[in-house]
Amino acid sequence: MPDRPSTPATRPPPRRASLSVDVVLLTPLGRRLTTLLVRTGDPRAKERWELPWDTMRAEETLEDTAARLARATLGAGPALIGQIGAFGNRRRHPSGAAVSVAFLGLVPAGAPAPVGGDTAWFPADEPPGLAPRVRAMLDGALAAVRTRLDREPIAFRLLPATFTLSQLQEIYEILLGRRLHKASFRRALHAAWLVEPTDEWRSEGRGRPAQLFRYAPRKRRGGRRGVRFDVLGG
Amino acid sequence: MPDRPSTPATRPPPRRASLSVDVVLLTPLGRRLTTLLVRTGDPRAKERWELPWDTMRAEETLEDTAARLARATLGAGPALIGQIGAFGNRRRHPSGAAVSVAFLGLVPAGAPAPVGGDTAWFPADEPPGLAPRVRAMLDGALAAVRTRLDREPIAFRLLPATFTLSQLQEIYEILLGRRLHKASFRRALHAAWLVEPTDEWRSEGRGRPAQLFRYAPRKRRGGRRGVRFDVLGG
DNA sequence: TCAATAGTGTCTGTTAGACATTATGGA
DNA sequence: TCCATAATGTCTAACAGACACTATTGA
Repeated sequence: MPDRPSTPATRPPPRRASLSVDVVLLTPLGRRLTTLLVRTGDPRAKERWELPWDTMRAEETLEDTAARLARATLGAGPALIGQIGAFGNRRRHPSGAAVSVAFLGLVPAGAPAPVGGDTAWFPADEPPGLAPRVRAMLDGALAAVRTRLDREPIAFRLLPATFTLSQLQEIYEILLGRRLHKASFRRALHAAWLVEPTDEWRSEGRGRPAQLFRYAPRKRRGGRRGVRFDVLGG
Repeated sequence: MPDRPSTPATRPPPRRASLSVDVVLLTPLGRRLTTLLVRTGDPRAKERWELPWDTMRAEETLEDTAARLARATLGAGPALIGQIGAFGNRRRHPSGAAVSVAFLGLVPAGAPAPVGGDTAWFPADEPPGLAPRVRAMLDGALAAVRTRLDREPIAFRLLPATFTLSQLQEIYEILLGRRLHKASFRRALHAAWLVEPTDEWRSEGRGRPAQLFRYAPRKRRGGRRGVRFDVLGG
């Protein structure tokens, strides 16, 4: 599928725009979440990075623009999870846009690294120099991932098609930022009918090989329980 | 504080704009959530309604614009809860804007009704004729309220400063769309240390008078429990 | 007095968290 | 063999949901 000649990685110096669309692409690497950043085209700023962004084209929706951006950046389109929000504070954006709309995309671990000279994955919680609004969009994406984690099956979008339960638990631990109890994790997973075992096993290093599972949601769990005033005091 | 002469209720016919800011104001009325709508200025459309909206002014942030809109619409500023998101699909908006950013504001029950001839509260789940994008923003606001209900103390923003526990439970039931168990609700509320009793009592109709409480969060609940894969299969 | 609503005590099934144990491979 | 990891069984404290009961007012 032919795309425009100028990819985000080699975009020309900043132009004026009233509204930009930015995508935050996340993938796990080791025990960290990493995000894809592009070196700023502006030669005046040294070692300045930004999110892949573009402006809307005629007849395009916001989602169209974000999907096109993700495709142009990573080749095959990653799973676009949704919109983070609009960022229109006084913090600057490389495009000069008054307002930027950020989207979140999740890339499975082990996907082909698209790293050219101007594109690289950085730890999402310790990004390099970013314009203030870009930093706000990245932080918003991380918050959105954690918020939606217990409501949508987004952890599975960060894993390959088959995975071990330890891998799945590690993803949850990365996203939640805390360790989970193995037995409880597997018990809750079993009760939710979200995965099914394959007949493959994988041996990594020393210990006993782990069975591979695939994401296969069967049904939603029975009745809701009552109101939990969990973090409500925040 | 002087405001612009043309309030949203009497705004001139639609002008072209590239980006609009809309506010969804919600308040409980009876056992329903209601939203504030403004009659469309466009004389061609008969009985067409829209959300209060405006465009950003120079040096204004998105939040500034939303707060100004809420103030101009309701007098004293209601509690603006946050942004719903950007809506830039092909669905039309009264402003003709390519993209609209929606904000959510919660108005305590019993607040002065600002109803002029061109402004009225409508049941949020059965609005009158709305442009498609406006309908999408309203639906997004309702979804956001339910999503954030167990994470943020938004139920209290729909109540006056003092309230009975039955009122509070009714708000939760309206927002969740289901009935709650009285004893469990109060037990969870007590454990969360979110309200404190006043020494006032209120008698409404027949039964025993109810004690009035006020919102007074003390601390957050102790340890989190593990992962709950609640609605995760969705 | 009855009806209606507020508020509380207690029982039970479920579950999160902890601990222990077995299983299975590599060094 | 020892060690590391996978996977599972069991116990306990906490909690949601249900029921029953008392308390207090107006009709």
